[in-house]
Amino acid sequence: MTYDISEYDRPSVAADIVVFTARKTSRESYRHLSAPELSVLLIKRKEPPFMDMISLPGGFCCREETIEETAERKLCEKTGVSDIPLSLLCNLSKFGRDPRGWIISCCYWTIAEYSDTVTDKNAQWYNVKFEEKENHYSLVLTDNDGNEYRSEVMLNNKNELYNQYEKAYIPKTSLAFDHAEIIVRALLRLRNSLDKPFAAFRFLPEEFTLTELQQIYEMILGKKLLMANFRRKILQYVEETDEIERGAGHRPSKLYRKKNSENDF
Amino acid sequence: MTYDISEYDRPSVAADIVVFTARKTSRESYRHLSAPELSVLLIKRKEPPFMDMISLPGGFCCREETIEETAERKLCEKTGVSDIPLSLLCNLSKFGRDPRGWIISCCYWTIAEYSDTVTDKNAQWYNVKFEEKENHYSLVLTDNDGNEYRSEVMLNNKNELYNQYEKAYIPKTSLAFDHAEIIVRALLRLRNSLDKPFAAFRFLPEEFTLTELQQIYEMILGKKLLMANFRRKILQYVEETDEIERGAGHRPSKLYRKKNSENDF
DNA sequence: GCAAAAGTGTTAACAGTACACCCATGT
DNA sequence: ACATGGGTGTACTGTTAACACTTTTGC
Repeated sequence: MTYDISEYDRPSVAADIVVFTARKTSRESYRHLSAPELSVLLIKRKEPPFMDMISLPGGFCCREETIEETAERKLCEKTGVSDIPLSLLCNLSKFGRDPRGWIISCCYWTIAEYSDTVTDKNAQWYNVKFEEKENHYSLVLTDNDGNEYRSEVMLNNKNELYNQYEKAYIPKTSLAFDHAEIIVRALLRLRNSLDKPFAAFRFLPEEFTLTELQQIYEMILGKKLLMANFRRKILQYVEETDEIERGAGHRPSKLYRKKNSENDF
Repeated sequence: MTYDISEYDRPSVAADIVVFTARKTSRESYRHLSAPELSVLLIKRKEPPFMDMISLPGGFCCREETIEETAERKLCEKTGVSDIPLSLLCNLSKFGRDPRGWIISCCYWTIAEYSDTVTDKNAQWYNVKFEEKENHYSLVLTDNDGNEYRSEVMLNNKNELYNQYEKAYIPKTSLAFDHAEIIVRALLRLRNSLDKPFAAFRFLPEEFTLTELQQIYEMILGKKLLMANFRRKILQYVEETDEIERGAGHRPSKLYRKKNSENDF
């Protein structure tokens, strides 16, 4: 009964990464604040399968690296971003999910502070609109030219996510493979991570105003929060700096930084 | 740049499963309740590598199944237990973790109601003693004959778990491969899952007393809870039945069942 | 001055903690 | 009767939610 690894068929193993960031919209006037918009990093595919469709960044694993290291390296190649912690999201392994053959995807998610330094010319940040409908999730991605990519992802009776059109090699979503499903899973995970503010911090620079932090929460939860209550709740996790943010047509605000704690993420 | 899956080296992919259960200890007297003990399902290996050591149940993936299906099937083969939801725990993929070659492990964890029907003669429930020390975790497993298997698992500075002896093919823990590390990760996950009682329910039959449920909490958290407070907190998740449990030398207790809710796990 | 956002204070409802007390049972 | 666990009440404390109010700025 000894397992001889050469005897059996083996899958290719890929790592796919969902990277979120927050991009500021332009200000309405000198008075108004700009709201951040949730964005996700996607690649326009330039090779088959799913040529010219958008997909998550990722790549195939090799024995010199762990899966996480492959994911980190691929992410760095596309965006120049490194040294950010990845969290495991799910493994997708249904045969047929990739027309090239038996390919398992290990999916990770993370948050990066926004910067324009996307180093791959086919990579780009897409704005995310996400809504929970009666019996499915609706996902709308918008590129920098305003093109919209819509996907619907449904829940089955086991409360697992599946792609409505999973039997087809070419999905009716606007994303390659089962990547719409992966993004929806990541969005749900992101929402659930907000009971502690450690994920929210990662959208922002070292120093930030409490309003900026609150806007991150509002962006992810899709609803307004009351300032007074938000401040009280969050104060235990942050500390004041000596800095002040000026320049808007209203009272300037103190800058805060996250308090050191043993267990950030 | 098209990926030809035959061109690259591919790993073997295995699924390993951490199954927890609660076994009742014998009663001290007719008056006393019996406390449950946390146990985990392990297999005595009868083939190399790590012959005669204990290891998690698991098996290799094939293209006819998803990884989760492989895990469910293997679990059913060893224990007869089926239809229990598995949760993804981690992927371990460091080259060298398995002396047979490049083998990735996708690790899942779950909870089963206790029964003696372990169908594989080398499979057995092991009692778990788990302690957080200064800079590592200490794990002691005890088999039905009272033999103890001790392992120490450490934390590195990135707050990830790693095996103290990871460079050696034959670990100095009493478990095969990196399975001590996997069990520790599952124990931590189990502890963190208790803010809602859905995991705790799965240790118990359909109908249970609130004291039994509280004992599950105490078993996992490793500390006593106050009955009055526990009852108040848990009441929102359970409903009374008409049944009563009798037979002990004290006031009989009502049986409860979990309340139906949309999102159990 | 004014609009916008920064920031504080107050209240009531609610949840969590600790502890005291009574109830029902098998031997 | 009595030890043991089942079960309730209560007083205290901390957290959350809603809303009213004051402060500070750029134009």
